[in-house]
Amino acid sequence: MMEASTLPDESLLGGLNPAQREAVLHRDGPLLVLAGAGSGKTRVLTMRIARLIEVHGVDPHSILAVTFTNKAAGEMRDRIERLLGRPTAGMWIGTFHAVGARMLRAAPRLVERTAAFTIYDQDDSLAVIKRLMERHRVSSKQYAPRAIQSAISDAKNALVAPPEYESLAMDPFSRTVAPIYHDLGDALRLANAVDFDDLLVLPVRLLRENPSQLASYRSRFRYVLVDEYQDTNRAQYQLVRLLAGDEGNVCVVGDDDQSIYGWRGADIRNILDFNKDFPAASIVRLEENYRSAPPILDVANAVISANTGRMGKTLRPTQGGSEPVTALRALDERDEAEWIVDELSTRRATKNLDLRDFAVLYRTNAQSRALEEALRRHTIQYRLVGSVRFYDRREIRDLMSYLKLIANPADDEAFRRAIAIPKRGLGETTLDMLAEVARRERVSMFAAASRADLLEGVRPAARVALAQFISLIDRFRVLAEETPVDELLREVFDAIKYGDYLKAEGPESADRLENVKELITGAAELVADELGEVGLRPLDHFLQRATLIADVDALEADADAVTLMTLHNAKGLEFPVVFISGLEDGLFPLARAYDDPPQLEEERRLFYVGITRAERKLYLTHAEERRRNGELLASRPSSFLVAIPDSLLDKRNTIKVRSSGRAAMRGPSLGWGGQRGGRDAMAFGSFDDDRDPAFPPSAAARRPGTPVTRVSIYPDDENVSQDAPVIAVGARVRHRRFGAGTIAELAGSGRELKVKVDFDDESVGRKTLVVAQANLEREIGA
DNA sequence: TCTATTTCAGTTTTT
DNA sequence: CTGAAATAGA
Repeated sequence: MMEASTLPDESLLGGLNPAQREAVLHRDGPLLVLAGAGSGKTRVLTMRIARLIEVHGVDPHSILAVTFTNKAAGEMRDRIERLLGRPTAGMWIGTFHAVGARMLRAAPRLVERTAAFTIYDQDDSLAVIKRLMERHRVSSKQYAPRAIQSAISDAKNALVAPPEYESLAMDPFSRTVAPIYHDLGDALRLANAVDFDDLLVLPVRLLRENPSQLASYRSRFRYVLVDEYQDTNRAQYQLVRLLAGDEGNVCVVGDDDQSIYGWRGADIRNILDFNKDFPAASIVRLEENYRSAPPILDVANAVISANTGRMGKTLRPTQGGSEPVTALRALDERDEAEWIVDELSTRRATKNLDLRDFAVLYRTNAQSRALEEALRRHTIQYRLVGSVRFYDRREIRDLMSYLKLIANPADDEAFRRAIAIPKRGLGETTLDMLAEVARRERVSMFAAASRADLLEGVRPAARVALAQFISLIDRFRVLAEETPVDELLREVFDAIKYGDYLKAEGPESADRLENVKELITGAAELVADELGEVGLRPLDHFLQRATLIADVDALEADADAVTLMTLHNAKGLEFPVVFISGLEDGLFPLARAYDDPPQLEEERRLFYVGITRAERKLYLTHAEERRRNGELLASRPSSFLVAIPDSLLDKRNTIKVRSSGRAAMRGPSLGWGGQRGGRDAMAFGSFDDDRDPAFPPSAAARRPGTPVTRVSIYPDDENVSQDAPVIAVGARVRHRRFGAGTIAELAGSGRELKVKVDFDDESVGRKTLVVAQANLEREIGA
């Protein structure tokens, strides 16, 4: 701050508090900014960069800024440019993945790729892993492909290379993973592809193995800034260290209380140990909160204080407002959704708010269903973040596979998808053969298919189809040299008659066609507003963007609609009114976090992140019963909710809860605990012991996550089909394999209901069957 | 080779 | 309940 008076320009410090000023004014050397939620860290980052350029004359070219999402990157660049009044050409700003991709594109040969390499998303790499499992005779029943994929991903993010992994692998699972991990590297290299993790791992390798590269990046990036530092993993951390050096001007901003990506390899120690890694580091704490009303911050502070191992921070309000945080109990997820939508509508009308001022957050994507239905019933516009990514839709992937193959003919995943759609009379047999030949010759499938000498074993008809496909792609490759991406897409669409293909599928093809149109428009717009990265063909640029785009990146700011998303996606965003739904034990926190304290603390941080998204009003809702995977589960309120002091909450019940007879016994209609005083902390947990005894024993009294026993395996009797069998001793049933028989015994109940059946066919005899699975039918004429 | 049907397993969060 | 995979049949 001493510096301030000596600086020529005070204008870029306007409105900052002392701590923010200190962070902005800090000039050289490592700096850690511990920024509590809503403490204006984006402001600090943008002002700091603007000042570096404007006041200190730093060339934008020597600045690297890493953000958590592409959207954040774009917004930051905009803000800086607005502060400066001119463009920031030359500054690198983007996510770790985008920055990594850029480094690789600049020197692809150092990692055995060409500049046109494809980025495999999770589905692509999962497909490769499945195939490798087959080759290594690992059954997907023995180990889930996803488990293997995530083991490999963990290893990569921890910078453990295959040889090291192999030498560390002691248990059967790791020993199975090791050779697959090893071969995955080969497969990706051969396909001229990298996966998500490679975008971090390969740049690290590149810098470590090539001192000249390292030197040139270090001298270029004199200032490195990293946002959301608490969510960096080993590879990202290493990348920062390599680029910054020991003494570098590295400024990291983060909040240990908001670390929510531990499952993705993020290591909270990166932020906790920053001053060990950089002993010269200055630390600035931002604790003044500019976002939320005091009652919201009280709840936030109360929640997070239960965590241990924090750097410790208490948010101090600067905003006014006294509306309490509302906690709501609903009957089930429909009741919960209905209440949320009602409350939202009322609030919008009375407080004169827009739909865009509301967000409903939840732990798992599956929870959006009930909310969407309720919103649709009330014809309220909403935008859903996540769930089905635009680029994951089948029709989009179909067309994208063509583009990928055109850009990078070595891309075997794209080859497989493109060649299968539309149908060309080329099936599994031909493709397996082709893959085998390609592997033997160490070339891509596309290359193998182009070589007549390798296709001896292929049927003549298939050979013709292959040749046609190859020449089609070759034609596009020529076309792609000159043609903008959107036009290329239209050409592909026409050439493969994709419209006809979709129409043949039936009535729902209209939506898909709509998406295709959107894809083409999007391609045109992208070309128009970004001239592409330097040295990158527009096509490669488009493909890279499509792969690295995050769900939240697609959130249009101007749409007037309620936002639905997971708590993870909400990070970094804010809304005047926030609902956090599904606060039930087993769901939030998830059941698997129960007996794992670090995981439970991460769940709690996630809750904290959610709470601190709210500016004016916060709702925390839970339901007594919830349908999960088609099963009705009894739930008790989240331990997180129970732990919040009663004095901080305004507790309510939905009408259905009140009228279901449960609240009647519990005294004052607003109280959940009923009996006043004293046991308030127990209120959530105790609601079943004062229930009318006429009601069946509370389902919630059971352990969370236990299914509610159903009388019948059929949800409602009216819908039972004619073919539904009577399940009772002596009843006649029919099984599609074993034929007709008579039920001899019953055992178990609900989904576990088993029957012993004496089949008429004596060679079959008596069998024990699980009713829910056996698909028994009523015997005809019985 | 392709389609239709059935079986079966899974289900946290995402760049 | 949903989506993928296995299987049977055309």
